[in-house]
Amino acid sequence: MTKRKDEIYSDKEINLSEYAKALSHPARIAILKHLASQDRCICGEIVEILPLAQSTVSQHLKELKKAKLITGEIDGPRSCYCINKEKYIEMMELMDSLSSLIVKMKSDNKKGCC
Amino acid sequence: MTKRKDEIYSDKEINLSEYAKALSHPARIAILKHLASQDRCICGEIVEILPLAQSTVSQHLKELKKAKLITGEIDGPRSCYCINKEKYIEMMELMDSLSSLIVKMKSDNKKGCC
DNA sequence: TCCTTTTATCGTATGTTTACGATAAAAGTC
DNA sequence: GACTTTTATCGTAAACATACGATAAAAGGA
Repeated sequence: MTKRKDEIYSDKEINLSEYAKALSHPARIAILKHLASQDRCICGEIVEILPLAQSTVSQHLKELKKAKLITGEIDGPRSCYCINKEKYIEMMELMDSLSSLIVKMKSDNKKGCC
Repeated sequence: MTKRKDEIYSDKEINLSEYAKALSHPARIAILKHLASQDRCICGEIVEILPLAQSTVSQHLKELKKAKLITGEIDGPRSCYCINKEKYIEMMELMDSLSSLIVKMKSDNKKGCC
């Protein structure tokens, strides 16, 4: 790459793309769903519900943490994770602002456009 | 990978992850925004607004088309693209259904959880 | 102190993504 | 038919993602 992304794209575009990347693997969506149903849970619990190695699950958790969609805290020998609701809401606002541009469009492109 | 994704994850999880992957690059978000503002446009127009090679833009358009978020039609020597509103709405419904699980959560995780 | 449990990180293999330039293909114009 | 315009595809290099097993590290219990 010859230019940095932040020279090319707006902050909003970059932020939304980073949130989207966090959701771009079904394992990470499954993790979010589980966390939503449990409020919080430890890594081992997620390892049990997914047919993935513990190291792989840990890697996915790291990705979600990097995107700030979850928080993680050490709790004795365990690690306790939960959803960062605020960031999740921020992501949805970015999604919705792109969405509103699209939903507002006049055209009714049922089959193609041109 | 030892198991196929569709043996592990639900259809909804896979669909949402595929839509999210399509949004996981800022260039593709910029393309969607441009298409939303123009209703339709040809590939060359997008090449002009992004500092990327024509072949790279074409590749991003292909990704968006693969995710069905845009449609493309040949129009003489040109290619005309526009947003597939229906699929976009489907994506937002999947986002919202994950979202509603999270927003409904009782806990107020301002700083961590455990 | 040693053992167990739990999780993160390392090393690594394999596959995917992203970028580019070069080229091919499709269609209109001269 | 030759030339131009426009776009897709090919080839390729570099970077990133995803999976695993092995290992390290942190903390509690015997």
